[in-house]
Amino acid sequence: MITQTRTPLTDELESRLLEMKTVLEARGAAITPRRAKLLEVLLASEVHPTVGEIHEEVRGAFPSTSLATIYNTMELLKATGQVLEIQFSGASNRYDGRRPQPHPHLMCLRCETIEDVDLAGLDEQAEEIGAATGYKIVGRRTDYYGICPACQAKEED
Amino acid sequence: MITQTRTPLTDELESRLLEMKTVLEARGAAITPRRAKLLEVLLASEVHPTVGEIHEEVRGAFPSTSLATIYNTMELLKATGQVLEIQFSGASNRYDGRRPQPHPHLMCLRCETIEDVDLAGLDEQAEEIGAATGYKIVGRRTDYYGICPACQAKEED
DNA sequence: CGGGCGATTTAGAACTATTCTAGTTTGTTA
DNA sequence: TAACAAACTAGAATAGTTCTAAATCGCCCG
Repeated sequence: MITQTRTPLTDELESRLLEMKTVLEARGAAITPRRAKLLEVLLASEVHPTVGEIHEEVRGAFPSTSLATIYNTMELLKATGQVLEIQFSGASNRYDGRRPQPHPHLMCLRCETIEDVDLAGLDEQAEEIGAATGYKIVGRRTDYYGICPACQAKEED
Repeated sequence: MITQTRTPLTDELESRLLEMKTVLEARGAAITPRRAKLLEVLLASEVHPTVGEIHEEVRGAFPSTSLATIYNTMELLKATGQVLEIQFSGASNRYDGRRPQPHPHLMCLRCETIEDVDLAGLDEQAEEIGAATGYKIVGRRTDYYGICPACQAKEED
C-alpha cells in the first residue's frame, strides 16, 4: 500500500493560486508559509471547507498554527474578493476559493454536501433589481436545498 | 396625548393568523395565550423580526415568558411550514410569518433592512434544477445584498 | 370534586462559532 | 545589531441557539 500524497493542483487551480497571491501582495500582505499553505488547502478542497477543516490541514504542515490565523486570513481574502463565504446559522461557514464570485449552490440536507450549479442570467437579474429598487447591489446568494440522489437511494430501506 | 394602542391586523393578516392557528391545532398543538400573542407579534411586525424581538414583545403581555418558549414555538412553526426562517451567521435569524413560502429578499448592508422582492420563475427554476440533478428540492434561498437608496443618500457627506 | 397525565413553560446551564485582546515572534530594513 | 511593523498565538469574551431538569397548566376520568 502506497501512502497517499497530496493531490497536485491542476493548471487551472495553479493559476488561480497565483492570482490570489498576486492580489494579496498587491494590497501589501505578505505570503507567509502559513498563508501559502492555507491557500493551497482552500483550493485543493473539493468540499467548500470550513475554517476548522482548513485549520486541521494547515496544522499538518505547521502544527502551532492558531485558529485565529485562519480567521484573520479568511478576513483578508474576503476583503480582497478572493473567497466566497457561504454563511450558515447553526454551523460553520464554508468557503469557496476556486470561484470567489457569487454563484448558486445545491445543498443536500442529509449529507450536507454542497455542489455548485450553473444558472444563466443571475447577474442580469441582480442588475434589474438594482435598477427597479434604487439599491446598489453588491452581492447575492442563491441556494437550493434538497436531498441528493445518493441519500434518496439510502432512504429506501 | 393618547396612548398608542396596538395596530390591528388587516383582514389579510387576520386570515393568515387563523390559518396558522388551524394548522397548529391540526397537528395537536394547543394555542396557548403565549403562542397566540407570539403569532400576533410575528404577523404584525414589518421587519422580519428576530426571536429576541418577538420575545420582548410577548413579554409585554406575559412578562414571565422565557426565551426558550419563543424558540420552541418557532420550531413548531417551522415544522409545520408556517414560518420562513432566514438564517444569518453572525447575527440572529429572522422570521417571516406572513409569507412562509420561500421568496427573494433584498437586504441593505448598512441599515440591515430586509425587503421582500418579487421575481417570477423561481419555482420553475427549482424544478428544473431538481430534474437536471436528481435532487429532491425542498427549499431555496435567494438574497440580494446592497445599499438602499436612503443609506446611499446619507453617504454623501 | 380530586388525582393523574401529557403538554407547555421556565431558568439557567451548556454548546459552538466567531471575535477580541494582549503579548510574542518573525522578518526586514537601517 | 537595533528598531519596527506585520504576523501570529493562546486564551478569554461574546452571542445565538439548544438542552436539561424541574415546575406548572389544563383537561379528562374516576
